[in-house]
Amino acid sequence: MAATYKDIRRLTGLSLATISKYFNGGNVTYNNRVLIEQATRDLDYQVNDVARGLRSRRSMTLGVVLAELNSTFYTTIISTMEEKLRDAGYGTIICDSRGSAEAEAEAIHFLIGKMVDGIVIMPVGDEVAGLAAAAERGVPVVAVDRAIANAAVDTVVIDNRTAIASAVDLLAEAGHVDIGLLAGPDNIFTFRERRLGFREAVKRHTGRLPRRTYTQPDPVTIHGGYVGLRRLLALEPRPTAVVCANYEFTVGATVAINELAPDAPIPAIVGFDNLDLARIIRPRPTLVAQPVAQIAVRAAELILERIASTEPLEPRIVVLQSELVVGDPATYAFREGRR
Amino acid sequence: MAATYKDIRRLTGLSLATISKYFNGGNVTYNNRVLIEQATRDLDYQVNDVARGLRSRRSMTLGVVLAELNSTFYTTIISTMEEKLRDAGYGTIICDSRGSAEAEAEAIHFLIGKMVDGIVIMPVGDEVAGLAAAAERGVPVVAVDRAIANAAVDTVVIDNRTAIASAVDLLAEAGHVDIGLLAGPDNIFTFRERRLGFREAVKRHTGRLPRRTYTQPDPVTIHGGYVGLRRLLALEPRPTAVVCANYEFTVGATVAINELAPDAPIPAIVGFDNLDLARIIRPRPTLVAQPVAQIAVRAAELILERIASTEPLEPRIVVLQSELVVGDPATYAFREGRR
DNA sequence: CTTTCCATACGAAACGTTTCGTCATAGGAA
DNA sequence: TTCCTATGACGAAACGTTTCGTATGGAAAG
Repeated sequence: MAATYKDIRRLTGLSLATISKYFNGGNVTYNNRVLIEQATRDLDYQVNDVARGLRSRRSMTLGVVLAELNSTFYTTIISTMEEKLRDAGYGTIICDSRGSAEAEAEAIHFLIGKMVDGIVIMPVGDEVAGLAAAAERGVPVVAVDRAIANAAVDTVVIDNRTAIASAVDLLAEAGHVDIGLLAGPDNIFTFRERRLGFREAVKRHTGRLPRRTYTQPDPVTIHGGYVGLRRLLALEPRPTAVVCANYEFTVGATVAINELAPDAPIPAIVGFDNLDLARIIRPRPTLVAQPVAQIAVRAAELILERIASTEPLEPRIVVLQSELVVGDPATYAFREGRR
Repeated sequence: MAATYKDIRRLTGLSLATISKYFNGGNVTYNNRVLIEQATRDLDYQVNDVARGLRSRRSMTLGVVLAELNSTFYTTIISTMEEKLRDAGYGTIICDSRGSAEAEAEAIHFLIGKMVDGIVIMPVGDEVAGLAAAAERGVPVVAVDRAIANAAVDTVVIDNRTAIASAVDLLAEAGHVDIGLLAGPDNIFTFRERRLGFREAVKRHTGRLPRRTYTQPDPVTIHGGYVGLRRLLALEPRPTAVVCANYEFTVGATVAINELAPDAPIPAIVGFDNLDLARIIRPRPTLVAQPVAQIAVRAAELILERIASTEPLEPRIVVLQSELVVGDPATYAFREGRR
């Protein structure tokens, strides 16, 4: 059986209040300090965070709800964030919503029941159900990667339009005019923003918006990227370059390109995320790299600040910049005709 | 302020005991059931798991300690496991030990303080500190991927020797005799087992053990694999094939091969883990695929069973088989001389 | 030597549940 | 009608902390 304050009281003769004070960093005379420390060792005592949480109304636990645990982008964020949070004394409960808005709402409910002190969410869609309950109970929420339309919460996102624009810029400067886009549906924040950024950038370079057929949404899977790229290449005029608006599309497009007939012209490609890829694929791909570590750190900071703050703060929005990591020129060059 | 049983009592006139019974699935008359359900809706009531955990001594929370959150192999396991555990009503607190045995011990301590009902650990090394405290408190532990030498806990591992042997078999049948190995140090369970399996398999095929220089340990990083492969290729006789004993080595070796001079002979290669890779690399690589979903499911089952069981069980060891996913023959073929 | 003051220790009451032993009521058997 | 039993409701205590208001002891000040 685990020891409790009562056991320490038995060994030291001190009151529970004094023992509590000791374990919370309060001032205790040298004698008593030594006594308690000795008893703690003898009993192998460890504070019960559950009891502490009940009384103090702080569980020292945060919840993280993410759309897809099985994604390098998200896990890198979580890894960094978990480190920061644990340094601050917080445990991290993760819930994978697996891309389902329903599972997401359930996860939030679950976390509120667990009395988490805050929730970091990477939302499935624009609207997140269940946040009202969090607000009522004073549980702060931070949205990461995607903004939330139906709740006023702190937000950490990247500048998606500029990110995509940097890709288009590179391609346009290489001479491309017919540029396609692989992106998901517009009800997902990141894809909407990236599509907008794409359209703006193309217009800026060519004087007109990209053809509608060049920007059709695809299912957000590797296979979606695979099919999407093949669809783009079948169009007339055939795009000479394609921007992939996330990691799955980048992988899918790469697979499709790998399967092209040897004499088929290879479209230029700019991808998204996951620099590990860049290390093993030849020729080295060109990628939009998101500042994953920064995203994680800022999200952790926001939630911790909000927990610490007694008075209500205005919702804050942090926008971070991504970086275009330019790979082998062969991957973005403009080629006339066959290679 | 969050509502409590007392608020429900105020609205319904029922006793706390009855309300508790309702929320724990006990029998309550129809009238009272309706009353409580109405009050629950009106108050937006939700059970406080912290208070419940204190009294019932079950926090309905499990801890997961892993050596590296930033690794597809582990995150896939966690993703599947988290789903199973949440289905069973458990929350999952994750702690990333980042490959440090010290951080690992701290994480276990931390989780015990949080009164988790069980711990799933993917250990850093052969010995794990801090498990005694878990045992004393009756917190069950399941080791995944790597066995633990200094504690009798349930274990889920793959048959590492057979896994590597299947890779060696393929290479030997293709005509390779001088086969190198990229693996980590022997104080890590998986590498020790894989090196043993490698030696056995080579001996079986060639009648003698592989040269010592072919099996030197490397630092377990992508760079370690990169350097390791270059070291192997500089040996005399130069190996014509290399087995990579984990994902990092596979990536590092692939990078090194990508950088070989165009006229240099390319060694045959068999890698480990991460089938996503196989989809985007050409020629398609040959990989040892671990049954990640199965590992996760079995681990979840073991920990849940042990929590449920009242009497002490014997430690159980589950050994799962991996699968050799054969890629393009060019990746494992034996070539005489230059390509 | 008394008074004042500060620092530390203390007792008791929470926090929101579960659980144990007891009690009331309704229905069935005699 | 009486007695017995089963079912569900109840009150109170407990889980292991924190926290509030008060008590106490010794040093400093008078």
